[in-house]
Amino acid sequence: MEIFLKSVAALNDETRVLLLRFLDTHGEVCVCDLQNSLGMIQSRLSRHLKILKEAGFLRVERKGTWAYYKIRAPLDRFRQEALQEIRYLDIELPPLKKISQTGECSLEKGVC
Amino acid sequence: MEIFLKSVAALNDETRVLLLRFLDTHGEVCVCDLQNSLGMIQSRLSRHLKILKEAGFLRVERKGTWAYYKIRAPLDRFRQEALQEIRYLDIELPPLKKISQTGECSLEKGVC
DNA sequence: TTTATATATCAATATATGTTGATTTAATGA
DNA sequence: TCATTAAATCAACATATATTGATATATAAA
Repeated sequence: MEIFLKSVAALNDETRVLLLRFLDTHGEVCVCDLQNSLGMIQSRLSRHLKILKEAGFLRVERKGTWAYYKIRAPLDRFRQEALQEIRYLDIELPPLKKISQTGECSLEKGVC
Repeated sequence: MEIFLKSVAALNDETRVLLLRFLDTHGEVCVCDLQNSLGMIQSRLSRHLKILKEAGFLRVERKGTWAYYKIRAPLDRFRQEALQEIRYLDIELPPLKKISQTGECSLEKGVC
């Protein structure tokens, strides 16, 4: 019951559904790129990413100071079905704006 | 997004998961029998049954003063998968205590 | 070691949701 | 019509969850 409810609770938020869809579309993305692409503040993203990770939907890989999140593979049947459902949703998906690893701009400077 | 979140929100509660499992196991059950079987007060059941119904999981059929609830059929793919997941859960399921239609006892008298 | 940057966590607040008891609505039968 | 019973809804309260800004942690570079 606990694990099932944890998965369901993780899905029960518009922000997290958007995050799943975004990561499903763009693959591995770091938090700062999510900030830049989705226009959300860092603490908000960090919270939701943690919830999705602990519910078994996401994986993190650290590269230096960056934390790259992606959809966990393989997903179990129910989570896979949920993800499929999310693929069908009519969501206005913002484009990915990569600022990491380019060195051309930064969050601090606000340039990109 | 709205419809998906409504389904997910409906699943995001231990009481409602138990109700789905109970109705999946016992078929059509009226509110008073749910009260008696699950030891829940009527307003609580009514609230959760309404949420499950409006999320597309349940159907009601009225017979006189009784309201019989059952799992809606057919369910769409995602809801079907959710139900299947709920079937796997290790839940202590109380037995069905039918007081409706027998006339032998009533909620008021508290006998059964 | 100091500084800068990315991310995680915390504290305060606002909003949403669940529970309960009381009231209302609806159907049945005397 | 009046009384009875089942179910739905409402009001008050408690609990959970989301958002934000501030702070802490960690890595990398000067």
